Amino acid sequence: MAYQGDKLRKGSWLEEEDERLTAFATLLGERKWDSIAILSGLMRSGKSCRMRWLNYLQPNLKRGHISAEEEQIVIQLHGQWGNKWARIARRLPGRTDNEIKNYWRAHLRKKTREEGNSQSKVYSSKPELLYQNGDSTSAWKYSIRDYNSADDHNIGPTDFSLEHYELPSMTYLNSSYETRLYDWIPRLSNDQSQAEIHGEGNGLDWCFCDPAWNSEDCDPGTVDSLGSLWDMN
DNA sequence: AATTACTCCAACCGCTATTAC
DNA sequence: AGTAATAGCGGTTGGAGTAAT
Repeated sequence: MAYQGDKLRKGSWLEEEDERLTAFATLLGERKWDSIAILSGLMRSGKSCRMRWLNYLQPNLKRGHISAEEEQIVIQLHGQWGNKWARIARRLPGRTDNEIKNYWRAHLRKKTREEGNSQSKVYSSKPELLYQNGDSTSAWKYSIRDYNSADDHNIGPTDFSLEHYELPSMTYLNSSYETRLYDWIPRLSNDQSQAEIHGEGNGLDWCFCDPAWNSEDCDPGTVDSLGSLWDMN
């Protein structure tokens, strides 16, 4: 392995190291981190380089505080999936799994415990999900009551209410949201047709998905109307 | 002003999954 | 098919900064 006999650096990264890693990652691509570590001359492990890039250096990362909207999403998805930080992070553009994990430990775990000392209490905050209609001009607000099951599909007909809403500015596929999404997923910028609208049944359920996502990541219920989530500023 | 307690977050570690050969 | 290398994930730790005493 690399650096036989040499000592690998650990701990905080210096600005110069960041610059060098950025240059090499940009040049060589975000793969083969051991090679990047060697070629860059950084006395770091490939793993350390990858971690630094993913959590701090890569473009399109949001910096700054988690917004209230993002917090709600984290609470909702954590209740649904548990400590699946990477999976949750995929629903929060610009946020890393590490960031969400830290935020949960620092803020939300305590908060949710205080609120009821159980996950069901989190669910009982009655999450409201928005489902866009087929005509893109309206949606159904899906308010869940007694949401104790981790499985959406177990919610019976009497467990939720549907309210119809007009959507003056919620047309995802023709809005600034689209611009932000394409910023975030460069691949989609090149070929928008690759983006998939996953619909089912009566057309109320939909999901704007990256084709690279697997089926479990495509969950119509967790795409909501919170446009500010896509605000990278 | 000094010390202690606490919070937050970057970074590391160990393990598993995936990919390449 | 088997093995090694690499990538990904989640848990944990250490240290810097801040608040409380």
